[in-house]
Amino acid sequence: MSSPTTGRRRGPSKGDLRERAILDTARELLRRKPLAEITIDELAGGAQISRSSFYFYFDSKTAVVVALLHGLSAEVSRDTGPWLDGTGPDRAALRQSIASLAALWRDHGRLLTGALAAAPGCPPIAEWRAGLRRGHVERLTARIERDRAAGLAPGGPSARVLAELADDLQLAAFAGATDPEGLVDDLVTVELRMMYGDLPPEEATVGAP
Amino acid sequence: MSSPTTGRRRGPSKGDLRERAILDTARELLRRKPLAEITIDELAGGAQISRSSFYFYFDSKTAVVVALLHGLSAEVSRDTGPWLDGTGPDRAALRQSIASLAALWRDHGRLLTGALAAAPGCPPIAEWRAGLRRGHVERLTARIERDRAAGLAPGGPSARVLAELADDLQLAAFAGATDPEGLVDDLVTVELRMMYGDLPPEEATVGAP
DNA sequence: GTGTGGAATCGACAGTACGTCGAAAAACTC
DNA sequence: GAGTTTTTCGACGTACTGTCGATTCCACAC
Repeated sequence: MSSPTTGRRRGPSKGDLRERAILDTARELLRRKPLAEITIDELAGGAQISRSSFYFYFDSKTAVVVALLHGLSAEVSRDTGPWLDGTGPDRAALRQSIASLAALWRDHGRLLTGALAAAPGCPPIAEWRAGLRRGHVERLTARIERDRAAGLAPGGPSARVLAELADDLQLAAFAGATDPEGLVDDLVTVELRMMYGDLPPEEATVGAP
Repeated sequence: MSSPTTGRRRGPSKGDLRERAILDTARELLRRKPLAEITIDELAGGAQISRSSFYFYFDSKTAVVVALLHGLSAEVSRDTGPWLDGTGPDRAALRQSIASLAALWRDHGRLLTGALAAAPGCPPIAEWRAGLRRGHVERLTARIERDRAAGLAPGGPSARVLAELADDLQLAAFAGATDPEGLVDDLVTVELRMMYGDLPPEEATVGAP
C-alpha cells in the first residue's frame, strides 16, 4: 500500500491519496450524520471515485471505520497513562485521564456511538473495542491491587470487577452525554468513590495531610 | 386491533392470533440469534404468513421490537419500587432492584442489546429507552435528595447527575456481562458507594446497630 | 517512442432486504 | 347470499451491498 520503488523519496502514490480522501470524507460526513446513515456511495463520491472503485481501497464500510478507530487508540492509552500507572486517590491524574476521554467523545462521538452500536455482529469492531477495554481493565486492576496492598483502598468487589465497572461507566456516561466535558468532574468523584469509598475532599488529592 | 363488536365476548380474532404468532416468533428467534440478523421474512414465515402480510400487522421490524419492549417496562418499574421509594442505604432493597434487572438481562439480553444498538436512528426505540431512563432517574434523584436532606448521604455531584450515572452504570454493566446475575452483589456495593461513600458493611443494611 | 506490467477505475450484474399497492380470498354481518 | 370488513398475497420499485471482467492510466525499461 505504500511508497517508493528505490530508496529515493517520492510523494505518496495516487492511491495513497485516494485512501486518505476516503478517510477524510468519512470524518467529514460523521460531522453531519450518524455512521449508520453513511453509504459507500457517499464515501466514494467524496473521494471523487465511483462506488466500485471504493472497493479497491477498502473491503467495506466497516474497514473504514476500523481504520478511523485505530487512529484514536494511541491517543487514549497515552493520556490515561499517568493515572493508570500511578498510586492512590490521585484526583488530578484521574481527572486528566477522564478529561481526555471526554475530549475524544466530543470530537468523535458519532464515530464511537456508531461503532459501538455496530460492534455486536461486526467482529473487527468488536475486537477493537475489546482490545481497548482489556488494556484499560488490566492496568486499572493492577492499580487497585497495588493500592489495596498498600492499604490505600478498601476491599470489596474483586479488583478486576471494579475495574470493569469503572470502564463500563466511563463508556456509558459519555455515550449518552450531550456535553461530555461537563461531566468530567462528577465522573471523577464517582469513580473515586467506587474505588476508595467516600474521601474527605482534602484527601482527594495527591499529597494527603 | 382488538376484539368484539358488541359487549359480548368472543375469542381473539384470527388476526389477533397472527399478531401474537409474530411476537412469539420474534422471541423464539431472539433465543438463537441477534436482533439485527432477524429478517421480516423469518418473522412472517414463523407466523405462517407471507412477507407482505406481515405489514398488515406491523409497520416494520422496529414496531415488533417496541411491542416486545413494552412488555418489559411494567415488570421493571414494579421491582425497582421498594428501593426507589425507600430511604437510606437499604442494601436489601437495592439488591432486589438490581437482581430483577439482572434477571431481565438474562432472559431478554438479545432483545435489549439489539434494541439499544438500534436506538440512535430509531426514534420509537429511543423513546422507549428515554422513558424508562427518565422514570428511573427522576425517582432516584428524589431519593438521593431525601437522603441528603435527612443527613443520610454525603453531598458531591448533583443528585440528578448521580442518578444518571447510576442508571448508565446499570445499563452498561449488564449489557456487557456474560453472567448478569453474578454481577449483582458487586454492582450493589459499587452503587452504594457512589451514593453514600464507603460504608462499614454493618451499616450497609436497613437497621444500623 | 514504444511496450509492458501493475495500479487504479469503472459499468454492468447479481443478491438481499425493505416497503407499497391493488387485486383477490376469507370471514363475518345481516 | 349480498355487502362489509378483515386478511392475504404477488408483483413492483427502491436502496444498498459486493463481485467481475474489461479498460485505462502511468512509471519505468528498453
